Amino acid sequence: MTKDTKTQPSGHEEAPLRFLDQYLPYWLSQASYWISSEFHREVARTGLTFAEWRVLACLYGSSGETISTLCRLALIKQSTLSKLVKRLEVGNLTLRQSTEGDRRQTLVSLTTEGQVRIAGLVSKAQAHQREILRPFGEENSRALINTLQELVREHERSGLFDHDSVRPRR
Amino acid sequence: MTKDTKTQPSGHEEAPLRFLDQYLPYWLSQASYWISSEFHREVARTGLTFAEWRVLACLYGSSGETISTLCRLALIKQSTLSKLVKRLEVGNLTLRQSTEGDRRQTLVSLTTEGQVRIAGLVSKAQAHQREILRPFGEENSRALINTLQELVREHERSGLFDHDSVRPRR
DNA sequence: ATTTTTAATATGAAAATTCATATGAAAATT
DNA sequence: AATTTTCATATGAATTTTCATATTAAAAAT
Repeated sequence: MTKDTKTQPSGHEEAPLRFLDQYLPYWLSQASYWISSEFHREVARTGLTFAEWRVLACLYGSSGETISTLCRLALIKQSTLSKLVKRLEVGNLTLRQSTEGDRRQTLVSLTTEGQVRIAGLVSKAQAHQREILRPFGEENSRALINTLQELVREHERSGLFDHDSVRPRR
Repeated sequence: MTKDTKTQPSGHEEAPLRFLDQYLPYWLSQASYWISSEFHREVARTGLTFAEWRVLACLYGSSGETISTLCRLALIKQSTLSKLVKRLEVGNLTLRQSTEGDRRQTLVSLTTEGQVRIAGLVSKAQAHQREILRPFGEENSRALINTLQELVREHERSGLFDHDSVRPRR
């Protein structure tokens, strides 16, 4: 933060070059955070929380998703999501049905009101993305998204979703 | 424009190309999430939470950071961070002093125990990153990090940190 | 066909986060 | 030099998230 725009360790400078400055996960979360933050304001204007927006966005254009699929898409833990969906349902934005095939599953989908409510935001989200990517040009933008997709494909599998196997402290 | 790289459909056929599939913030959060998830397990093994790891990593190699700087670095809200730091302090991992210059500020730094505790994880984090980036090669890896840094530089400013100006619902 | 194991979701109690605001200190204004 | 405004951090109450586990159903094993 204190140093100029240089990114290359270029040799033996004085600049302490923190561990973080070259740490990919750090920059991924920073980029993710700041980009989302901007849109966060747009979302808040509609009276939705950001997590709610995410879930609704995942349902947009879908005829219904199970709770566990939504967990992966929206990166929300199952127990959290169950409660969030309940709130959405109370607000009449989503609908809950069980599937025919597997009656353990819950299929969540948008109500008409939910669709209306979210459609405008989706357009704004797309416009926002065009705005963000404009300085990078078509080519680089595609490259960025592709790289991210590759990263995810590579690692999605290895990281089991809920960190259930991980023992927390105490 | 060939999309041989097309992503996993969520379960349905005819791949209707969901909004999400081309949405940069979605892929940023997915990439950030899965990459971090892997390391999450490593962190949990040491008895630290992920947020604690982040804060400690930010302090690593630093002689002390203010609460508000840590907020930006670790992407944690101020009130949350104040409490988290208190917990770290109780666990004797960090130290709290006030600065000479500005007595409003709190300078947080690692205790010796904290340094020891975090040093191993930092090495592992770096190894993990090399692992992640290996398939992409030097060139692409640098490009990715550079792009992310540019994104952040571009947007960090516009998104005020705490979403204080944003009115939540109800 | 039972029994056992695994899977999907829900839920209560505990923990962490968030909002709103308080406190104390520096900066700016008068 | 008071006074007002802004800034950095802390904190209580309310909300949300998490962990642990319950519940119900499918799948696998016996």
